[in-house]
Amino acid sequence: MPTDTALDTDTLLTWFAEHGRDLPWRRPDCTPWGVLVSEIMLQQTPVARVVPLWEEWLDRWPRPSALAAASQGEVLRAWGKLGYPRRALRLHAAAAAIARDHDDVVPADVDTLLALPGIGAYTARAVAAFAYGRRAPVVDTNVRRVVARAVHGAGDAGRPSTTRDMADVEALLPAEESRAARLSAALMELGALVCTARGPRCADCPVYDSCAWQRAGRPAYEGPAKPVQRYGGTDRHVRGLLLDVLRGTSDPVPKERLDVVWSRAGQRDRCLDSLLVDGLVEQTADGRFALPGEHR
DNA sequence: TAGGCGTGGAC
DNA sequence: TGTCCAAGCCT
Repeated sequence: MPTDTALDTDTLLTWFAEHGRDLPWRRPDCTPWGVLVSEIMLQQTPVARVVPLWEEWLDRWPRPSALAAASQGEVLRAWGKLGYPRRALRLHAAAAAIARDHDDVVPADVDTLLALPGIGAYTARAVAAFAYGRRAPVVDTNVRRVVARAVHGAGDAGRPSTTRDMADVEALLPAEESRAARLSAALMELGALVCTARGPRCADCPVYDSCAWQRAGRPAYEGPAKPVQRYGGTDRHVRGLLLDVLRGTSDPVPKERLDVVWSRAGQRDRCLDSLLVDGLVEQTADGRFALPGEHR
């Protein structure tokens, strides 16, 4: 007789059909392009902050070629304070590649998606699954946590290993394509709504009865401590302050306008240099600074 | 592969 | 307040 119970994926699918959120990029009329934009925006960013910006972007740039026709500066300004603005530049570049090389149609093939800028192991499979109904292991932080608990009986996921993590999820996926795609969404949704990092709501969990973490008595996480991400006073902080100045003006600004945002000159200059290197800022012929692509 | 890369809300 | 966290990617 079996010593453990396989995760009840049928029940999870039923729960998702009833309790999954009605997010705009999940609606039947959403295009693959809409799904791709949502996935990039959602990287390390909460759903609530993405929704309004996603609506704005899809209205303004309904196809990859439309975004590709915009300047980098326009795109960065439209990205606003969503965070990690290099994502906007990479999405812009991906849109140009899709328009040029793929007839303005977002690819459905994982390897083709992986070749595009800003699209990694997670996003490529998320687009294949959610935009095209493909069977692909979609592994994000939610899924890693759900698998760690419900399958392995651990308190949380350890350090990521793309190969091992995808194999874990692959083993859970049903054979049928669209069903597998829905299970991937359901695993993520369970992690986002129920099997959360802090304060998991096990009493509301659809797979409580087949959860290995429950059977193990809900042991605490025992792996290596996760590194703390500081922000205040870091280069990321200063880069954010510098970019905020440039987003707020239509004309190039002299360096003095940037110098006032941070008192430590060495760090300030290093950050401005790194923004230039990253292509997030450009210098005009007369030495002023601006978002890229608008003042050549 | 470990660390850099924005931002703001929740507790 | 400070800490943790949020659908990762790139080097």
